[in-house]
Amino acid sequence: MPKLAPKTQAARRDRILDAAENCFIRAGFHATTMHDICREADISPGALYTYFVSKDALIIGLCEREKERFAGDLARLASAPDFISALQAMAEQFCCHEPREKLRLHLEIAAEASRNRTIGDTVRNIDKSVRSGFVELLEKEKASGRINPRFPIETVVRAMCVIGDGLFWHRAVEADFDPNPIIPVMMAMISTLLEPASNYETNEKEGVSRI
Amino acid sequence: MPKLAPKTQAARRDRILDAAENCFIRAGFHATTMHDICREADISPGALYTYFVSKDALIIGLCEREKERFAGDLARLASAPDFISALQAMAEQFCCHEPREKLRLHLEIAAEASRNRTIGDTVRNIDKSVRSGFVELLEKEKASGRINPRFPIETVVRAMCVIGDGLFWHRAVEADFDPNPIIPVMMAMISTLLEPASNYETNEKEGVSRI
Amino acid sequence: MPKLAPKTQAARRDRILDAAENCFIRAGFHATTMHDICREADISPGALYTYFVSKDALIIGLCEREKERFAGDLARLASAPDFISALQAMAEQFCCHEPREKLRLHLEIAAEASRNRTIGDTVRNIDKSVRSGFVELLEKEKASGRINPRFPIETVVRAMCVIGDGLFWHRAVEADFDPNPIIPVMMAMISTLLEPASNYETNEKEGVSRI
Amino acid sequence: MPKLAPKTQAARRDRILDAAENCFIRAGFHATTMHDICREADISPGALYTYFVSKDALIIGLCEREKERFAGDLARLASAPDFISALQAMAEQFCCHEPREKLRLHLEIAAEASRNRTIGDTVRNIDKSVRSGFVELLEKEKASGRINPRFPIETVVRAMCVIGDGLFWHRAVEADFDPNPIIPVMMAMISTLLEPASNYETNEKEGVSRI
DNA sequence: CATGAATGAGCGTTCATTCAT
DNA sequence: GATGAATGAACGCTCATTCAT
Repeated sequence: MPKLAPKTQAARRDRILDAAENCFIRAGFHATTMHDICREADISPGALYTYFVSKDALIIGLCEREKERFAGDLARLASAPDFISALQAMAEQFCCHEPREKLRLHLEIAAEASRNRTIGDTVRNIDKSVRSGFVELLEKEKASGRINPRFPIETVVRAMCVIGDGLFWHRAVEADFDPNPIIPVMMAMISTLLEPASNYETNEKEGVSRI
Repeated sequence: MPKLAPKTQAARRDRILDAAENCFIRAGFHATTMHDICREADISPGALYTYFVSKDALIIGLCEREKERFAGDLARLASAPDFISALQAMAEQFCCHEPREKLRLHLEIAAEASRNRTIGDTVRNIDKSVRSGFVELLEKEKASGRINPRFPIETVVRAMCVIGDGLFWHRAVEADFDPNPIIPVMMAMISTLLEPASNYETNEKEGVSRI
Repeated sequence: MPKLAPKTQAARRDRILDAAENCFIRAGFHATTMHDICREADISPGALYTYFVSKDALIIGLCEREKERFAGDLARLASAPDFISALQAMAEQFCCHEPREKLRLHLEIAAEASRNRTIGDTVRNIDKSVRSGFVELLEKEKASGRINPRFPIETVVRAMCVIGDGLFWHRAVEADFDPNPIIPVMMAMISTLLEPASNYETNEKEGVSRI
Repeated sequence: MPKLAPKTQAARRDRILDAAENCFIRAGFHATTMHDICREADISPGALYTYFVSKDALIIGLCEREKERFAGDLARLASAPDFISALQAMAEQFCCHEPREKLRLHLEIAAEASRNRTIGDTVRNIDKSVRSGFVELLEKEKASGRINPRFPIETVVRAMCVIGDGLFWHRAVEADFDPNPIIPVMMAMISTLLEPASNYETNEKEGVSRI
């Protein structure tokens, strides 16, 4: 049999990843079986195993796909006219509008990453690249004088990620946790770190403290 | 064998909990079997099941033991002469000195709590009581004029917990993540929210507490 | 400790038997645990085992108690003025009014008796004594000319028991099986075998065929 | 391993059913383990579970196979020239020549059916279809004037089944119970109910069919 | 390349019974 | 005599993975 067209292969791979994501989101990583995924992807176990060598490989695939998608978000953030507003919009998107089911999976993957070497490496790698993206961005903002961070940018970015993941955690664990009242607090804290120049005065008067 | 002295019984329960904690920390909740725990605690499966009705019950037991231990920490915090320093010390204790293995378990339990009804209820209940403790504390500080929070105390406390859990997350996932550089950032942010009176002026000059 | 008064002992034994019967009737022999019985009898496992050496011994005890109770029924039947009517009344009592739950246990014990040597011996022994009782009775009836069986009495009695157990079986398996329409058929058949003299003519004209 | 030919699959299923039957007959339903059956069928537990979802499903499969086999017997009975003789032959076959081991299983299944919803439904369904077969048969016999039942046919059929199951019971419980002396009694009773026309007169003289 | 039946170690849990106290 | 904590073999069943077809 001739090799499948790369396009077909990629499509199939993606279909499996979709199926896995649906199942993991629905029932959790440990509770979904490979057969669940096969059923959802309408594929046989044997076929699945030619695309992903193990259950862990599915998580890794999922993570990497997410990473690519996030790169787009970051690019959009980079080209936004008002950085702080765009950041806030993005934060709200990620921390408030992301469905809880996805966050549960996020938390589950983090737990898995903290134990499993391979998954851990992937996740850490992605986290690192996300932070690099932010650092690069903030560095540019700083160079252009739009922000004036009072801590090393790496540290600030790390703090932002910590807050984001903490929010994920709380949303995942508490079904009825409403992040909205906290977002302004978080933004206030981040603004403190960033000291955005252009918005500084407006925020001082009406912006941040009004939030 | 007549009824065991409550003390003996509690000791046995504690030994099982220790064994479970060791196993969970070592291998994770899903990867450790009940037999592993039996071996570690040097008891038979039947004996284990007279103390804990299920594997889930072990996590719940672990959580509740942790809760009791935390109550002590909170009491100590309440009676500290310098609240902010004590808070910082406590934050450092929890976020920096807590062994990573324990944090991994913490993360894993959160992941489990986000899916499993019973564990979830326990964890949420504990989280709530932790927050209540903090709220009570901050309320007293506010009444005595030692802090002047610019957001509702409930929200501030939630933000503190979010930051704490976010730190747990990062420490759990990254073996070589050093939280030390972040702690001052976090404290700065929290100070911003709390506006501690005694530190206000000094911080004001150094700009830490300004937005 | 002095030996328990025989009365107390017998009472305790009976209480255990009651508990076992309740449990077995409620949930079946295989589904009830020794602890269920202990709970129902409000006794410890250790104590239970001084009265009955095993779970099987409980069934045996139950059977023997039932046997004694049945002896009474048989005595009443023996002294009834109209034998056939009394027989019918007894049949109705056993086959129609006995609660289905008890019949299920009866069936279950028979199944157990067909495999388990000890239980089997007990059950067969009881069955035999029941049949002996009937045979004796019919023999007397025959001697006094009140019945005129056309088959050996042993065989007739056996047929009666077969029919009775068959009725138990159907009642046990089908919750809504109504034995009432069948009872007359059964009585008609048994009358055929017994040819009761005194009732013969009346039955011929209006009795049995009218049923 | 692509889809197994339906024939192969059916054969495998049958082999498992054979194995289960052997084990159940040998040791009883509750005493045989799934591993026993796997060993007897020479397959792995996993393979067994692709054919039968549970231990209960094995009994149900056994029952349904028996039902199909019985359908054949009934067809043969329907086409017999002399109905009553054929019925007697069939009764003898079932009540006398069926090996006791099978009857024990029959009794055990009935006991199980009286407690277990799913098995109960299956057994009741089968019983019903068996009775329907007989009713249909007797209705035809009656229409052709070969029998003249004095009770509703449904009731007569039920009585026949009761007697049959009662006989199963006694054979199962008593290893040395000889059903042969009873068969004529049973046939006499059934003849009484059916009043077969052709045999009527001869029997009338011998008194067999009279009440 | 795809299929899906098969594997089999091992899971969480049970429960009749024992025996130190 | 009574207690009830403890035993531990064994249960029904699962599921990530393989490989003959």
